[in-house]
Amino acid sequence: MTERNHFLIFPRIMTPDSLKRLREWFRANAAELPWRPAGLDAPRDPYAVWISETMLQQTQVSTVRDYFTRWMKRFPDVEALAKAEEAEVFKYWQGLGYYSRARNILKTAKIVAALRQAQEPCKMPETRKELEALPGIGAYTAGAILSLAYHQREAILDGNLVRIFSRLYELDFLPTDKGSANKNCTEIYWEYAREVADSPKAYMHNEALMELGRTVCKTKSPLCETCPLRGECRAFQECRTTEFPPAKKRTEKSWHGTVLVVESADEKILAVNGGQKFLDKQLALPHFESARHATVALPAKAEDYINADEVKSVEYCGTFRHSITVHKIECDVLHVQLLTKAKASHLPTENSDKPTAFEWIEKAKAFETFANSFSLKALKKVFC
DNA sequence: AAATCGGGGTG
DNA sequence: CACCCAGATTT
Repeated sequence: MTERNHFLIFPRIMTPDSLKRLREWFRANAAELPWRPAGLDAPRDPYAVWISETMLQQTQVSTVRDYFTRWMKRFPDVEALAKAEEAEVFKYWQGLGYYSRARNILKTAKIVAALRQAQEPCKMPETRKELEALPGIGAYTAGAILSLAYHQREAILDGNLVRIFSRLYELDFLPTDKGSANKNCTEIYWEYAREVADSPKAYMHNEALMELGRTVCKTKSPLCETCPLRGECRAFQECRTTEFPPAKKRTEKSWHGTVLVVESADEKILAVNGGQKFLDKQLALPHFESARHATVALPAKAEDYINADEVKSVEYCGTFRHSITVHKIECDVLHVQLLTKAKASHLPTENSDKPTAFEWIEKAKAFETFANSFSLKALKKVFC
């Protein structure tokens, strides 16, 4: 048995013929999207490709649409973005989630801007190696920039292509599964992706497959009767589309905690950046794990954030639910009012094992300062 | 290889 | 409420 046997058993499906039908389907059905303004054959702006593809990670097209348009208006190119403050970048990202993506985008913009030659505009790198070395750019995004913007014969592999390949070839495993025989599961999928990209029309094949996966080869109730590839799709022919790709198992975790809305005598709110269970590395309200219904007294853990002898009052303001990936969070909200004005002495000294920054925010500006809905929900419990 | 990271939309 | 969605990074 060789590592090639997979391809010997399964004959080639993405033939020049089927790829041609894919392209014709795409020309006839391509949606109008803000990141494909100049026709399907025009090379894209690499910066726009980078931003849109990053926004589209784990976020649906319909949601990204408006975010992308707003973003490009404020940060039209790498240079404009590189000069921005992280807080403002977060505001333009607010609601998309996965804030590390926004942080990495800014990091990469600064790196690319620093590479700029004198008098020349900033330009995204043009090789896979250079792109993948940048923060937030992995194999998928690098392939998207290289093919869609530079029209190189580079492959991409995202959830849409995985679903299509799994059904076309009845692949009963996911790229993330453990390797079998001599072949890594990821590599099998990438080989199919490279086959499709081995063409001067790679840019269109890649985008057409993503569009096909989004609008036709959907996870639930795929529209096989309109699919240009139904003639060679094994899962369709055997009426087994619902079996592919195999479902991935995920473990859910429930977590109960307390979030503090600490208000100083001069009406400022304590915010923390770093060292927390959730929303690490971004400005959020202080929170910690606690038992249910344990909010009658101020938990000892809260002394990490405030000095107990400066507390004027502690009020329980309710409980809210919030989901962060697999975590189902239930969080009690405490409104802690202090006798003293905001000052550095309120900050902890020896409790933090991770780098932690603290900030006092004007109460009136609190709602526009936090970029995550976890903190916003807690504020709402107290002030709304 | 597995865990982690958010929020909005949909049925 | 459960599930889905154009992945990357860390452990």
